[in-house]
Amino acid sequence: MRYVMVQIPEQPAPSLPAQRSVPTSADVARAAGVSRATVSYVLNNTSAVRISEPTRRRVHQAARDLGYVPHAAARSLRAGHSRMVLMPAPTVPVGPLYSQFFNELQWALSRLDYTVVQYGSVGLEGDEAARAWAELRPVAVLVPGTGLGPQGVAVLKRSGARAVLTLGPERVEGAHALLMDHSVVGHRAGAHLLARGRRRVGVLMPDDPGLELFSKPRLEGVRRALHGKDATVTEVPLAYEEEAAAQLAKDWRSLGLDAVFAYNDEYAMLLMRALKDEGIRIPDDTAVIGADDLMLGRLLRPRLSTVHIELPSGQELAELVDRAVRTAGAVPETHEVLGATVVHRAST
Amino acid sequence: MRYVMVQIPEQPAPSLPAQRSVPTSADVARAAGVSRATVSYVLNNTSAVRISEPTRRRVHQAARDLGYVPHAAARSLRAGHSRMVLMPAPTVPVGPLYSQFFNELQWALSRLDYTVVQYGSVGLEGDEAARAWAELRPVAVLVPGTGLGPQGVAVLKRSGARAVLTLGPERVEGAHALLMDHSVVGHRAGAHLLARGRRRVGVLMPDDPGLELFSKPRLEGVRRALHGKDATVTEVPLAYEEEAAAQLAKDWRSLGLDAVFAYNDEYAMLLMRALKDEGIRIPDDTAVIGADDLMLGRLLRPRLSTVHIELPSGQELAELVDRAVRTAGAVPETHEVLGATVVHRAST
DNA sequence: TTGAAAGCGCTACCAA
DNA sequence: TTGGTAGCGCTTTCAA
Repeated sequence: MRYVMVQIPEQPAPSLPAQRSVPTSADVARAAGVSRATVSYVLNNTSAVRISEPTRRRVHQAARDLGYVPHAAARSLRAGHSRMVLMPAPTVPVGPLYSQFFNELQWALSRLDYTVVQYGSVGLEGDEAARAWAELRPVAVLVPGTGLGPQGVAVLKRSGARAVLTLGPERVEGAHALLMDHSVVGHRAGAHLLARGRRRVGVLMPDDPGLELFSKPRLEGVRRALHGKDATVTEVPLAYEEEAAAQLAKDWRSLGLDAVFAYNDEYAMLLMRALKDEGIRIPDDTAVIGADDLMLGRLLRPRLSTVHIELPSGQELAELVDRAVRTAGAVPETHEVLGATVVHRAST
Repeated sequence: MRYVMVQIPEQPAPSLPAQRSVPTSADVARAAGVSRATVSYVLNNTSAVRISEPTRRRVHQAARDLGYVPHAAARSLRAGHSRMVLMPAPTVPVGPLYSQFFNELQWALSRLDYTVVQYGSVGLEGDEAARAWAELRPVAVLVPGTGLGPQGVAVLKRSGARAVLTLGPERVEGAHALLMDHSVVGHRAGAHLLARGRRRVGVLMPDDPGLELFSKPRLEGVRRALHGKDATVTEVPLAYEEEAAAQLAKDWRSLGLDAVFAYNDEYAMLLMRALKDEGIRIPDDTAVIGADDLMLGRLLRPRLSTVHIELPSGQELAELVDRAVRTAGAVPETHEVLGATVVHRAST
């Protein structure tokens, strides 16, 4: 209870022409001396109707004078549909790779005449969130991560969404799936370490619970790569802090590892620094491989081997969304959209 | 003219219970055997009206059975206002600091019962963009960066936005300003280098034109700090690439600099690596200071001095937005929201 | 070439 | 306690 609600009487701005209320198409019609229908025809360039040039001019002039801006909600209410693609904001901290990908996607979708809206649904759980999204009546919903179940998909579809796509680790009944199987990242790393002759492999597990979405599958991938190969996989938890890394490095030799997959390049850097300070040689004593192929990996010494991750281009994804919208009702497709390749440098 | 619009006949999904069309409150009313008004009362818990418990139950049951989700656009059309806070997506690549800040803000605003929508307005210019935002009739608009002019502010206000806030380097007429003056970052860095006895200061200027928004003010801040101090400031352009840095390092001695403000920690890392490879000692030959206070700065050797940047908490900012909304019409406020302090480590 | 009017889904006023 | 209904701003027949 921090504020008291006070009704402020509308001050007519002395400089602006009396902005009593928001101008509507009716106001424009009145000002131009025509009907609302005509206003609509003119402003939307309706090709089915021919409006005389003088009238057009009067309407445009009036609209400009009044500062008229159409009301999107009213329009789509009337139309019965919108061109909004809703994308719930991811709840996990997300790196530069994803940000760039998202930006690209936005570009590509607006080129296809969609409006991209990122909706902050923090604090909503599962189907609750789906309901909130459905209230906006988007034509398509693109959901990153987990958190949308079959129920949620059904809610969205029943509320008119023509396409629901998930961007995550697994398929969801009824939705198109852009499968991002992070286990392949771990698998590539594991296979690489194996090929380099390593047998006792550690896997760094970030403490941040939000990252489990990625770290667990990556771990699983490493396990899969080493399964039946006379090699061991050891989970090594690590918080993203200097002291935690230093402590880990102190205990490092006792772990008896000859290689480590460091979750990503940033964790790799953290670990490498700590290991070096402890006098552990890389890659002789312990090989280190990261993931994400960030610039910083090239700047480390030894240069960091890493797993390069390839996401789909925004362009491709936008086309996929568009196709899904236009063929609504078709059987949901599944696409494997995460590519991973090892970039071998000096640390392994 | 890329696609032909084709009307796809609605395929009745064989598995789902005949989802002919999206259920409305009228459908719920019919199913429950009550009026639309009653449905509205029940589902909104309208306190001014008392509805009998059996009726409530019937309405809720019907709503659930039909999978009814209210139509946000219709609701706010009727209400004459929304609780949407619109935030255009920043067009420049943005670091982890900002992402976290944005997330926090989202949280805080939804706690105040606002709906935060990030709108991808890529490809729209100035007032054009403002018009697009205005179509959504947000109650508040929070615009990062430049790109909104007084005209745009006027458009937004005239279309009903009760608060327009900018988050950038300068005030805009009519809008509340959350001033992020990046020149203080440069100023702190410059003053620090000066205090450490450096006089020939280079300033790294990223090649990315999207970053000019930050790099120019930072440069200007350094200049201001060194003005009249018998010191020189040299602009040093650098692309974020290894080879560019290597080339720069080769020419480094000829620049005759004894210190450099590296724009941010990442550029600092890039440069430090190149300088070290060239045998230039840090800080003896050249002192290096970054900005952003990222973890990686602590991991470099020598540890990187940096300018820690303090952004307002999402909580504070959310309260500011809320206050602005509720006192719409009041004279716009200006807040200086960017704090900067030097973190002195070993590289200077 | 233009206008009148219906109606998209919803809520709130006024009656019953 | 419940229902009828007007009307938010817009587009789109159908008439004139």
